[in-house]
Amino acid sequence: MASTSSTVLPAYGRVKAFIKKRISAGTWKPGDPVPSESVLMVQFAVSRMTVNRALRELMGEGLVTRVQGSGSFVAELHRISSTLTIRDIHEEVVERGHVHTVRVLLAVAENAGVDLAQALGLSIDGRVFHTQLIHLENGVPIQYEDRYVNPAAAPHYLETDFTQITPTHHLLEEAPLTEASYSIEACLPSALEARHLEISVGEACLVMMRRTVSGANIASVVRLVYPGSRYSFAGKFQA
Amino acid sequence: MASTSSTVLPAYGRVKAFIKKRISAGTWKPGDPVPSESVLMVQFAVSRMTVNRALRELMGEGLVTRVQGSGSFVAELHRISSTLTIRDIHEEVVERGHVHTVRVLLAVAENAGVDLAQALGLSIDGRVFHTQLIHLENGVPIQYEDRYVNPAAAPHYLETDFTQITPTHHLLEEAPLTEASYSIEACLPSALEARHLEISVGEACLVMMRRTVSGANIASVVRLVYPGSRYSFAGKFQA
DNA sequence: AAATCGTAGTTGTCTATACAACTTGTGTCA
DNA sequence: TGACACAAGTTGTATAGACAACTACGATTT
Repeated sequence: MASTSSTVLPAYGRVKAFIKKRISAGTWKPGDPVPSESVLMVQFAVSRMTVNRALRELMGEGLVTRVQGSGSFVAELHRISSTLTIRDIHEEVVERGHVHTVRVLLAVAENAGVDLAQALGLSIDGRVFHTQLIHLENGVPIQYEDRYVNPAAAPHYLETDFTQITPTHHLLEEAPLTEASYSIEACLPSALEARHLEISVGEACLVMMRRTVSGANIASVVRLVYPGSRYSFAGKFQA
Repeated sequence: MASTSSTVLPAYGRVKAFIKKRISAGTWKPGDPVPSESVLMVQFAVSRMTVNRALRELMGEGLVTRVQGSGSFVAELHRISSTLTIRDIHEEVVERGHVHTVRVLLAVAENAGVDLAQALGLSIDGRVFHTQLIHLENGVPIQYEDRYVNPAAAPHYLETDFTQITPTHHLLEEAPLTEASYSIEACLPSALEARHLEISVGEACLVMMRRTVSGANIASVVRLVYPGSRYSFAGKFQA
């Protein structure tokens, strides 16, 4: 990451760059040993702490494996890890220079069914907030958001004006995030979803299911439906 | 990450845990200042380097923002970042305890069209390797793989027995990865893809497009089609 | 041959100190 | 009032040294 700077690299950066170069050039293959801290220390005429930082950061980046007592090795790179960032859709749209608007279809408190109560960790059949929104980019629907919120995690959820503040944004402020899990799949929209998204029922959609945890509470369970023709997740990986 | 250990945490880990706890409990909100290194140093009776490491790692985890000359602050967490790991499908299937098999539909060298030559950074209309495979899990098709490979990056690509070694695996060994970009979208399969995947043309599919770079070469461009009913990408985020 | 021990080498952590680079606010001077 | 200089506080980097924890390997003993 620091390899593009025009200014001189700090010492630990030079050590990192040296190692990265050899790994990405294939000079050192996965499983090969990386020179020990003491060797690099002499080679670069720096202190051991500096070399240690370089190697520790490379381990954090997944390029190197370190084994106490044994040594450092080029990591087996049979996986491509990339950071998938899930952002507030409002920001995302605005950043593209477009206009983000919202249609509120539903915003109520209702009795959770048994299944839902369980999914949110509520007492049997407790109350739950339920919202359904359509997010539009320049007037075109790009996301159908069907969300259940645990009142214990965000008691003022329903007071929000969702045309001004997205549920995601409100929740991140109200209920600090401690954990989230998601899955992305493809499927066809329901008739209702298709109508609201202004697409045909035969058009493939990306569906993201997400469950967020805040402290001891399961804060929210949400289903996001994106028309396949109007949205994709993209990302990048750099060694 | 180290917060689950049963053994005592190292000093920098204790400092991290202290700060993480206050962030995830909402005691410190986004934008709030985090105590300075010198304050934490006194509070925990550790050296500044130790506190520095704690804060530096928290910054790496995206929980804290640091500004030289100013201070450390709780990061604005309006995005949920999670590492999406793209793995070799062979490993993935085997790890589920299932059997992975491959049908080779095509494995040839051909003349690249102008568009493709440009996409791979080849001289106009050079040669290119082209493979089409079906990956099956316990006999059920789960991925259609249509791949173009730059001969300059992996000259021995076609000599591989793709029923034994996946293209991904071969390429990771042959052409060390320096960069990759991908996009995930939903769409309907072509008639050909549907037939090979043994699904109807009306079934939504996840499609991943991926472009990998190795050193100076664009190594490979691949289109992966997954039946929506048989595959999803899942991930997790932890503060 | 098998089990044990010891030692050299490696990484993990921590300290106390130092200087550099940057930010922010305050006070001075024009 | 505005521009500038300065000082205090903060983070960024780097050092030399120390001890702990662990691994791998050879030598010794059983």
